[in-house]
Amino acid sequence: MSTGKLTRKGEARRKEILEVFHDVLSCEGLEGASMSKVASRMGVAPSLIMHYFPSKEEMVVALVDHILARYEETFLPRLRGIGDPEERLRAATDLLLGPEWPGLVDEAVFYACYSLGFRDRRVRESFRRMYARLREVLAEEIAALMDEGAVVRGDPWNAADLVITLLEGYDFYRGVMEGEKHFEDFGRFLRETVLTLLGTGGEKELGVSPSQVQARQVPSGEAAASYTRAASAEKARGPGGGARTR
Amino acid sequence: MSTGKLTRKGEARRKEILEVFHDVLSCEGLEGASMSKVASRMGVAPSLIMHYFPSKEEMVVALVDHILARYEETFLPRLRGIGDPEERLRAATDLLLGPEWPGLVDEAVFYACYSLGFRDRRVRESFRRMYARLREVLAEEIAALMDEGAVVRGDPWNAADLVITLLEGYDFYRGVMEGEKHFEDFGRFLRETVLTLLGTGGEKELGVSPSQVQARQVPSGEAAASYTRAASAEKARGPGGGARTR
DNA sequence: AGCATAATTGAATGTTCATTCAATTATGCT
DNA sequence: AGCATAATTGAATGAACATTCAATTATGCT
Repeated sequence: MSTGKLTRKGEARRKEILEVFHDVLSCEGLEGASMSKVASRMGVAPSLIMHYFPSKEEMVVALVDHILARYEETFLPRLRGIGDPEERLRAATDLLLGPEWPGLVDEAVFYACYSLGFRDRRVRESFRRMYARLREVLAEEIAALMDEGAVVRGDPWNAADLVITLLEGYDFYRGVMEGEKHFEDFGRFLRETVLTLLGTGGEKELGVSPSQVQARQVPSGEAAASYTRAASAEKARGPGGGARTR
Repeated sequence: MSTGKLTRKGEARRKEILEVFHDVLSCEGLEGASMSKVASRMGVAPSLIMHYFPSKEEMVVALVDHILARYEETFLPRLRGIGDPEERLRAATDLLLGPEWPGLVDEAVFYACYSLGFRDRRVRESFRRMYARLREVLAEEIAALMDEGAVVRGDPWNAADLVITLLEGYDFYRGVMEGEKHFEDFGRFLRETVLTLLGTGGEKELGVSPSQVQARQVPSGEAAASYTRAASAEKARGPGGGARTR
């Protein structure tokens, strides 16, 4: 985009530089990561790095787009094949809250980039755009569920925001609690909770980690408490009517 | 703790240094914050900084404890005066998700410190300890509610983890979406949602942002869908029976 | 008042950094 | 084959950095 002529070799170099920079950033953080270290780790002259990225800021901005794209390139295609809206939403939340997601991008790198967003306008806007797109997709999915089964009610935008909040809170919390035994339990609990909240959770009850369920009676009628399952309809308008966000 | 003899003046200097460092960190990030800048901003010799903090790492570790303590010093006393467990839990979530919380510590500083936790053992453990304590308090509150009204059911530990997840996800999401009109709506929605989830939400329904509620019928019986309000009891054991966490 | 100790200075060290520039080598196009 | 252009080198620059040390000033205690 911003770079001049690049041959195939040049494109590969550019990508290689970003990947090495990713590694250095993972090990040393924003404070310790430098173009010199990238160069020396690659065994090339520092000036070569600057041939591809005119400044350190350009490099980190490019890295942000690179890692955020990785999320989207994983998320969107995963839903394409699925026809049933309920299954699609379940696949989405399973992916976002599952074991694969945190492995997509190094956590240290992700949060270093996120924290940079408070100082760098372009970084901030890259993040904002990505979450706006994710929000759009999620709201669309939830709205599709509403149109079909009338299982979900309420504002799909709020529901989408809630899913994003749970996703990011869970990732954040993992950074703190990973390795603690209780955190795994909570992961299972959360994956079920979000499904039940969205009305695709089947018969399960909320509030109890599956690992703790033992021979319990499910009250017949409205077992799964869920904001997705109630009377008032008011058919909240779904998304898709253009860019309401930006 | 780790510092030698400090006079009152010395203590004040130490605190002043941490506060200036906080400001520099907020403006320049971990990459740009240096002991030299702290010194020059204070108009003192760089060696004076090193008299109080023998290395940059000591300084940032001290800052982390400083800002994390700010959260706890705000949170804990706020609950002390309140006798009713239901009111206490509401006060807790109102504080954690309300407008005051994000103003306690600069977001840029907070996330810079958090991201440092991926590389620095002591930083990581400070965070872990703080969240473990918050988790303990929240679970205790929720368990107290269970013992009293039997409104809440399920595992209080999972519920506490869920509140923390929502709290941190919300803060993270604010960093991305602050300023967007929809984010304010979502904030109101989330504050009501968490209360309803925990069973202290009164008559409100879930799923619709309050700003969108307009003359709607609340079905009499079990209006508020909530995992806190259902049949099976199974009196999950509350916390307080020692350090189950660490 | 005087002494121990803490607070503070100021200068110096060597390192690493981003960035520059001109020169050289490799590559692709016609 | 040859020429334009891209890829790469290597050396050099100056700034900012964390850290050191010895010397000086302020403070508090008895």
